[in-house]
Amino acid sequence: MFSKTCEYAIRATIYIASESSENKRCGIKDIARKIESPEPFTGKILQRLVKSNIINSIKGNGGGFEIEKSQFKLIKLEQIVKAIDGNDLFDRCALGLHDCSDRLPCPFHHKYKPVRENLKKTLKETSLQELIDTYNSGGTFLKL
Amino acid sequence: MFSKTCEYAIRATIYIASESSENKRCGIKDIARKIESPEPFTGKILQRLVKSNIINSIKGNGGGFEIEKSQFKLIKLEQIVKAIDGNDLFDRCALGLHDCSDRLPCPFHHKYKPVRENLKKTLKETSLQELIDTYNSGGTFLKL
DNA sequence: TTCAAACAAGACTAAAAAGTCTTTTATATT
DNA sequence: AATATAAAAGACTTTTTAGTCTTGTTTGAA
Repeated sequence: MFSKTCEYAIRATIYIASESSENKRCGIKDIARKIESPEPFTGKILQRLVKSNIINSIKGNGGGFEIEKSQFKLIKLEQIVKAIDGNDLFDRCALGLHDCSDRLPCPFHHKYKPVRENLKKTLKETSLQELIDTYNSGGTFLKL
Repeated sequence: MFSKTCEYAIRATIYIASESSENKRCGIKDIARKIESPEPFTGKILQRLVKSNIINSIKGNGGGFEIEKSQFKLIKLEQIVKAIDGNDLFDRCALGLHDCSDRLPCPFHHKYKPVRENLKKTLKETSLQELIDTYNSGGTFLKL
């Protein structure tokens, strides 16, 4: 479904938001440990999230990553997935045809479309706030 | 969603079934041309479909690939996807956690589950027969 | 102002997926 | 039996994704 890079990105974003909800910044080392991801690779992914304006980074002593609390409800899973994996999941034909559409459909198109719409809707409607709520209350987890 | 290998596999299976519905066998060259896939790679994929008992192969002069018409309704998209891509799409956690479950869920679990169930249901219920029906009648296409 | 903490950037390496090539095996036809 | 046709098998190459390493830049605090 998502690439591994995207999986790490989502887990990292949730952890950063969870820390930010307590007004704490977190560093790469801390994040990598908490979400059990390879540290240098996690750094790379965080850079991309910063460039996509999903998280903020503060350099230097006392720095780290954070997300403004006011953004929690506005940031949707959709944004993270698009920032890391691009639009393939949202618009690629299930059978790989370039011009598959309602007008010129592949044999699976009509059956696949509602599934994809369902997925898109879910990604569009799921906010970072919802994700951290269950995490902060200890009902969900981020470790392997 | 599916790997490119799996996309080719599904397209190839549909084409073979479509030919078989007219009692015609088809060879690798023919298949690769009709579904616009790389010929040697297509050969590899067909081998895997044969081993998974989804298609039959007949070696030698006059040989090729075919599917018994009686199988069209019994072969489901699910089988092809599992044969080529394995079970990841069916049971992997969206965030990559190993032990994600209803009891020990990741933060996205409860929202993702219905999406995945919807996908699984669709793959389980879509038969090769349905796929070739629209293709044979010219309403759907297999080319890029 | 120097030092250490922390992220940024880019080159590099490893592993997996995608794709190719060559040789072998099977079989129908002549 | 010889030949041509067609798939099987396995080694090989290329591309993409995943992951590492080194060097540079920023910044707060002693």
